[in-house]
Parts: sequence; structure tokens; C-alpha cells
Amino acid sequence: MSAQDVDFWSFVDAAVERARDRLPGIDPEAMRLILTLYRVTNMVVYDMESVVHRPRGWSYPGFRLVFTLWIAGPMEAKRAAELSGMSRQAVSALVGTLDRDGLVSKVPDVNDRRAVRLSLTTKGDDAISTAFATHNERETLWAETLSAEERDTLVRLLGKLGAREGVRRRR
Amino acid sequence: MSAQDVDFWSFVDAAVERARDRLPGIDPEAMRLILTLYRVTNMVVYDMESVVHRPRGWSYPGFRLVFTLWIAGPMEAKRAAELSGMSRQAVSALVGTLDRDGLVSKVPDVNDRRAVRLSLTTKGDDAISTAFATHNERETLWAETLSAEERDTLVRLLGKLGAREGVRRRR
DNA sequence: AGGAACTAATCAAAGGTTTTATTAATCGCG
DNA sequence: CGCGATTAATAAAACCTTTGATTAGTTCCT
Repeated sequence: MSAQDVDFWSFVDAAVERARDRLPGIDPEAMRLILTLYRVTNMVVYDMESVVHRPRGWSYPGFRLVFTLWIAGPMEAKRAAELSGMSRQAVSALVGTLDRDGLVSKVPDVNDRRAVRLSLTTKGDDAISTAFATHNERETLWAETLSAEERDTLVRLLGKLGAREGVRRRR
Repeated sequence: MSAQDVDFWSFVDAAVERARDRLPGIDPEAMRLILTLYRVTNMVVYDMESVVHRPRGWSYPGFRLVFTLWIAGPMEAKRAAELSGMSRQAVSALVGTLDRDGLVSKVPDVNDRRAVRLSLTTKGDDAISTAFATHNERETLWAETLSAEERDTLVRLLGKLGAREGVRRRR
């Protein structure tokens, strides 16, 4: 395949082929896996963000943080970072805008005056309830390309990948 | 399960359970799939970026763009955006820093004076060759949690997901 | 009680992405 | 040919993330 014919998807095949030619020692199938994983996830996130969240004035990270509070209830900023998979600095900055927009409220913790307790405002709760319903419709659109069995398999294999030990985790 | 016991991974289970309770109409398995996909990818990217790329002074997007040029050769900025999955604006900004750092060179296109032709410098080519070797070792670390058959299955299912039509694509 | 070590949050600087708008060049069609 | 519509790239503003540093509060240990 000539470089001219490549598009976003066949780039993965082209990349595997060319990398193998240039660096004989590499593991082409690992490369294909990670490259595919990255591209599919980016497609899904781009679709979700541009169709569901930005039109409502939300960023995807903003949605994630509010969603975390909606699911697990009020919590310290540190814990929100752990559960949402963001850094503490990112949560701190994000809460700044979510607080300003009246979706999240920030209250100094009673027991530990260093800490901050985050919770949804009424407005935040209303916003996430309707936003999540739309978000989930879009998730369904993506998921329905697969059979129920394929979905189970995919979740299982992703879970196995995610259970990898000895890798760098966010702190 | 109480909210107190949840960690980054079991959050997915807690979220599915609670969302089902609150919004009876939702599709919990679609939710589980997309949530899992997102979390696993973020873990992999965080590991790659923090272990392989940032220590070399690269961002993950910078790596992706240089990698695209390494694989497919010199090309217009617009095409680099298509193949790498970035917006044209993002490529434009990124090329600014990569050019400044001496990794990518930018030459006005001979045939279309609006366009810019991107190529790797010698320094860029050397850098990506060694960076990619390390990157791929890390890909192998992740991939080896799965058998060869599981990897094939995972790539196939991800491909099916990515082939979804009727979704919003970057332009 | 007092001081060292640790921890929560935030700040600061640099970089990347997004949407929207602008500039410049090319195309298309009468 | 000439002018309106497209197209390539970049600029601007807002936001998010990262690393590294700082501030403030807590814990531990003697």
C-alpha cells in the first residue's frame, strides 16, 4: 500500500507494516492493539463531547467530574481525583470553573481544615441527570454495533488489560 | 456496595448500579462498555506518556504527530491532521513547538501556496526511531496481559466499534 | 509541648485542544 | 476573464493538564 492511499483507519495497518520493516525487533501486534485502542477511544470521546457535552456548555472533563459526584455523592477533592482518574491539580482547576458556573459547591472540611468537600448544587444535579440521559443514548448508539456477547467479551478483555500491574498510575 | 468502598475500578460497577436505580430507562451495559473503554485507554496513555515520552521532553500529541510523519513520510499539514486524528488547528499549534525544537520542518508547498509541507528533520527522525522502540516495549508490556488469541479478538471488536457509521468525526 | 515529616490544596508556567474568526490562495463557473 | 465560493493555515480566547513549587494544616514521635 502506498502512503497516498492511507486514511485514518488503514493508517494502523500501514504503521504496523512500516515499523516492522524499519525496526525488525519490534512487536507489531502489541503496536496494533494499542494504536487501535487509542484511535477507537478518541473517536468515541470526540463524538460524545461534540454531540452531547459541548453543545450544553460542558467540557468532557467537566462532565466526568460532575458525573463522579452524582454517582458517589459528596466527597473530598482528593477522592474525586482518585475516582475520576484526574490529578488533584486538574480537579482543583476544574472545580474552579464548575463552581463559578454554579454546578459544584466547595466547602472547607469540618474535620480537616486543609481539605475541601465537593458536592453538586441543585443546578448541578439537574444538569447531570438530563445530560447523562443523552450521554447514555449516545453510548447505546456506539454499543449497538456489537452483539450482547461481543460486548461482554470486549468488557472482559479491556478489564484484563486494565488489571495490568507494574505500570505507572496517576498519583 | 457503599460509596466509601469504591476505588477507580469498582467505580464502574458502582456507577452502573446507581445509574440504573436513578434513571430506569438507561442502557447499563452500553454505559459499562464505554466507561471501561475510556478508563483503560486513559491508563495506558498515562503510563506511556509519563514513562516514555515526558522524560524525553515530548508530549503524547507531539509523539503522535512525529510518528505519523515517520510512518507515512512528508505530507501537507492537512493530511497530517487526518492521519493523526487531530484538528488542523491542533496540528498547526503543535508544529509550532516541534519546529522550534528542531524536530519537524515546515516548507511552503510549491503547488499550493496556501499549504505547508511537513517533514521530519534528521534530528526528528533519530528521535522518533529510538523513542518508538521504547514506546513499543511499553506496548508489549500492556499487550502481554492477553494471549495472542485474546489480542486478536480485542483488536477485532475494537475495529467493529470504530467502524460505527453516523457518528461525528473530526473535520 | 515542640519540631520534623507528611498531606491537601492551590499556584505558576508551559503546552495542547477547542471553537470562532481572519487571512490568503485557489477553484469554479458564467 | 473575473468574481463569488472554497479551502489551507493561523490567530485569539477559553479551558484543561502537566510538572514543580508553595501554603497551610495535621500527625507522629520524643
